[in-house]
Amino acid sequence: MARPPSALRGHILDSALQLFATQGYKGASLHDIAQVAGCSKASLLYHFVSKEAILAELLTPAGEGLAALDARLSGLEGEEAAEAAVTGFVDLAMRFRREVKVLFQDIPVLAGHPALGAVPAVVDRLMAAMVEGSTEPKALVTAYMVVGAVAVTCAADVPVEDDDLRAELIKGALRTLGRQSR
Amino acid sequence: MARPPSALRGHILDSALQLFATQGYKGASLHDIAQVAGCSKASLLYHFVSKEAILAELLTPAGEGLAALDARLSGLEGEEAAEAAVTGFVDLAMRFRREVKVLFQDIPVLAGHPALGAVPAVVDRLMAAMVEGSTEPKALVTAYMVVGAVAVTCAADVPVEDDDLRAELIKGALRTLGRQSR
DNA sequence: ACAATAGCTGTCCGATCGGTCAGCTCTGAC
DNA sequence: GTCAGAGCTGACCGATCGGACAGCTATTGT
Repeated sequence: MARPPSALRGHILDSALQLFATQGYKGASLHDIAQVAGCSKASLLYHFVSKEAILAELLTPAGEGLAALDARLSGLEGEEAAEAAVTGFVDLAMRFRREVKVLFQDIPVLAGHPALGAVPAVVDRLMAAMVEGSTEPKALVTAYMVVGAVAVTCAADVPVEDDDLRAELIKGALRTLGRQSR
Repeated sequence: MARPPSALRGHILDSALQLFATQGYKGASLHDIAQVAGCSKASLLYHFVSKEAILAELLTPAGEGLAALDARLSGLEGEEAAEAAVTGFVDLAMRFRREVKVLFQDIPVLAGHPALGAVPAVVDRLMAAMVEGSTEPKALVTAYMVVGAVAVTCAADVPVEDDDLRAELIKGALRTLGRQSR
């Protein structure tokens, strides 16, 4: 039969993401991943140098998306920055729902990854953009709330259509920040 | 020297909670816990029948607190129920911040526990109380947001005094739900 | 003085973990 | 036809996991 460059590699990533999201990084063994992917454990380590490498490659797109959002925000100020931060973060979390689920499950494992090392700083700047305008120090709490609300709701299996979920998240987030949505 | 009924047992629980919150349940080995507690691994299994038993005992108070909140809410309706749900949940999350952190790290491990089996149903009723009054189906999303916002913010290390954090959480949560705090 | 017992530990165990390696199979180039 | 190499695997490895168990120590009741 024909031999494509390797369809298995993609299946491995899919299987790993699914298992990491449901069982956590430590909870999903290479054996489990191989079983779901329909190949041998040794095959995983042929395509990836280690288990951590699978995780890193899995989370890289989300990390890049976050970095891109950060860059996009750097040119904005005030009301405009806050709104862009909210909508941008909601869109990002919607796009990477399963990745967000993984992030929650094994935070310490992810802290040291080169692909994700910048995440905390970027999230800090995201929150700063959200509270842009309000000078009171306690506004930081509402920014935490928005990040948590969006992340958890996206990671959860809310019985709502994606478009409705997105709209509701943005509306709710802006309301949390004390801003009325346009 | 004097022999109190067992001060070590408490130290073990403290150490385990600390490690579970930072490393996750699977990430914290019995060896690690024993090291932090300053005793042998075998000693852990003298005081507790298994590693899972430590986790169960650790999370039981939080589970009971949630059940108590559920009972307290059952007699309320409308605006009163919504406000009580928000303040009650915020207080609960503030009281059990480290436990919430653990919850996020290894959700699948906790799902089957007898001490916590009722948690999903209780949280569902909590969210129902929060959206009490608003009939639109999408209000469920905002309830998810509030739960996520409060949980994540409590679990995080926000540089804000506890009293201020509590007040800000309640205010933000009510604003998220579209209600103005009194 | 002497059992009895609670508290605690060193040591061992089978299972499972992530990872290595020699080698098999099949394809495409020549 | 044959050779090189990509894709994949079974078998194996040391480390570590949660847990079992016999036994040590020191207090307590009598």
